Amino acid sequence: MKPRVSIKQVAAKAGVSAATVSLVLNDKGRISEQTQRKVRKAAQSLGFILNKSASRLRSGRSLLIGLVVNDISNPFFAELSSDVETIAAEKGYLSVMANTRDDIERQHAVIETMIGQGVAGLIISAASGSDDRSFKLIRDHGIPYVLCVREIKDYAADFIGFDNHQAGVIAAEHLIAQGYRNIAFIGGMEHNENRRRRFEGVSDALTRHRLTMPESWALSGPATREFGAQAATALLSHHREIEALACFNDYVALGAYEGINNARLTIGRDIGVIGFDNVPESASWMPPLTTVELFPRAIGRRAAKALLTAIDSPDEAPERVFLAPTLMRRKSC
Amino acid sequence: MKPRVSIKQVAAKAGVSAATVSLVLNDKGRISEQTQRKVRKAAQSLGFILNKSASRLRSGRSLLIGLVVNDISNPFFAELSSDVETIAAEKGYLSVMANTRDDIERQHAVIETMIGQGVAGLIISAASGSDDRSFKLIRDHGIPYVLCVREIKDYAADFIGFDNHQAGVIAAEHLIAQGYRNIAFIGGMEHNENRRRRFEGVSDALTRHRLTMPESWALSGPATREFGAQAATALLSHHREIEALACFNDYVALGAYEGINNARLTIGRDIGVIGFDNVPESASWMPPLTTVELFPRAIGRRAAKALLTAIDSPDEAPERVFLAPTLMRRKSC
DNA sequence: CTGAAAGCGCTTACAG
DNA sequence: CTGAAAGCGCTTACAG
Repeated sequence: MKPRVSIKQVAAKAGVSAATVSLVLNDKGRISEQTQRKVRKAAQSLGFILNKSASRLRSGRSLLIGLVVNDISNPFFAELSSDVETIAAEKGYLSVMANTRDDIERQHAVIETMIGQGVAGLIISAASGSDDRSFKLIRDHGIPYVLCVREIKDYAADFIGFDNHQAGVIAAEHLIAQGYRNIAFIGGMEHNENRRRRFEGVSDALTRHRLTMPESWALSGPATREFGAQAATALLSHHREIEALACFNDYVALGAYEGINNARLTIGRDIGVIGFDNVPESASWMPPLTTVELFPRAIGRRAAKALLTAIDSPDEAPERVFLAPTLMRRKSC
Repeated sequence: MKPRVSIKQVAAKAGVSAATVSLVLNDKGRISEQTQRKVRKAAQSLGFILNKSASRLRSGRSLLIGLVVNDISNPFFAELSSDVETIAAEKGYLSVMANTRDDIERQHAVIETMIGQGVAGLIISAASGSDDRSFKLIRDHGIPYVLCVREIKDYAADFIGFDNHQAGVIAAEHLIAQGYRNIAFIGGMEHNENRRRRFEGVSDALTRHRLTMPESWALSGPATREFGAQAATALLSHHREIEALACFNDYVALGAYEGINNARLTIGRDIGVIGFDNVPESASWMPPLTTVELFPRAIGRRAAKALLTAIDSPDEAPERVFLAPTLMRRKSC
């Protein structure tokens, strides 16, 4: 194993002091062009990589940001994280990502680990049922954080999410405009704030048109394809009068497709389906899914920017940002 | 901002020395039960979190592992990373993930950053066209790494991937057994090793059955839905005799569905389609896709274990592991 | 079983 | 424009 190369060997090779090397590498102080060249050349030729642990320890500054999500294997978060990463990288930050699997204990552990690793800030899509414990921990360590996607009662941090109520209204208004009257809602856990808002949006639009949805037509459950299939099947076998299914997200809608096909009904003709998210594949399903588009990349971008701002100016008042959803008209209703 | 709490305040509060606190927190040395309790209580009550930068700097050991992937927004890698993360977490490691977007320069930068952050090891799905430069950098720093998914000529590291040749054989044998004779292959970049192997597997199976595929029936291109649609359309308009499409992955197959539908042919009856991967949604497409299942989670798990082993025993000979693919029979052929 | 002391690789006032 | 020196928060051999 070769000896680690530190700032000292670079200094020796360049014939300057360690302090000068540090100054050059951080573009600080006024170092002459000539010395800079010598130092950079020496660093290059030795394959020197700055030890960030030492740098962080000494300066108290860090170029690490943590992204904590509740489901890393959901493409929605994959897209979101991809944009966080891009924005962060532009400013020289490395983003580290961890998955809580929607488990509060794991979330707490993950946050603690990240603080220990010295993150400069955190972006968090909170696990369901998060209380203030983890966030207090972050605040106590003086670390800025921004919440995203899942709104929780925390007015100390920025929040970047969607206008879910508006999304619900858009979905319902579209179904109503297409002539559907008997509309059901499936998917999403009952205590999920996003589900609650979407559902309320749908209800409000219905009310505005003097329509109602019987309670038994709203089936809450996991936001999965499996649940969508199951819920659609159950609903269609008991309530033949249902004309359209508003589904908590596109995967639930895809499951609903299965249930509808099994009931030998034709999607878009016998029964309408609408989703939320607009995952890329939904354009290729048969029939292509009409859905309310949400923008994970935009969330990722806004959240990253908000965090970088919070890191640079810790005293700005937190803001709550709700991105507008958009209707993506296709063939399922 | 509250004063940072360090091992010293914990020591003061517990009435012991900093050394003792360190020993307790790391479960080292023989510290009396009583002292341990005092220390832990003090740490707890002060909300102490060990500064990993300092610990890493001093001990040279780190509990960080880096995962470098070429496309973070591909669900395949989302699943893979999810399992890496789980295995790593079991041993107390935090995994950090970064995306190279299949760009060698970015890959180099990302690896350099990760080394600077002090990772204990790296898991890498290499960007296309990777040369040895980045890997040499890793080796020079004495850091263990394992390669996955994309095989490259590097015999210094473990490799965990799929048996792509076998996957190709399975796909072709299935198509042939179903009575298809005129088989085309679409998708995947020409220089992509996985594509080359899958294609060879298909060719070999064909040859074994005294069949051939004209060169013009093999269309290489991005592994995307868009390309799949485009390739299927092109192929079907020029070569009506084609009976089945072997697609580089499920997304390409989904695109092929579109092309086939546009050509007013019926998938599974007029023309067969087979994919690779078995992404979760492919079961719900119309018709459900027959595909060769690969196992990203298994790759993630094996790679993480291999890396942890390499970290603990740096001198073991590297191994190359090829996981077996499996046929998932559905309705598309 | 526990403490005093050295040192990991940086950064940063300070002096010149 | 550059260097000498202190110190960030830990860990660890050594002594007792």
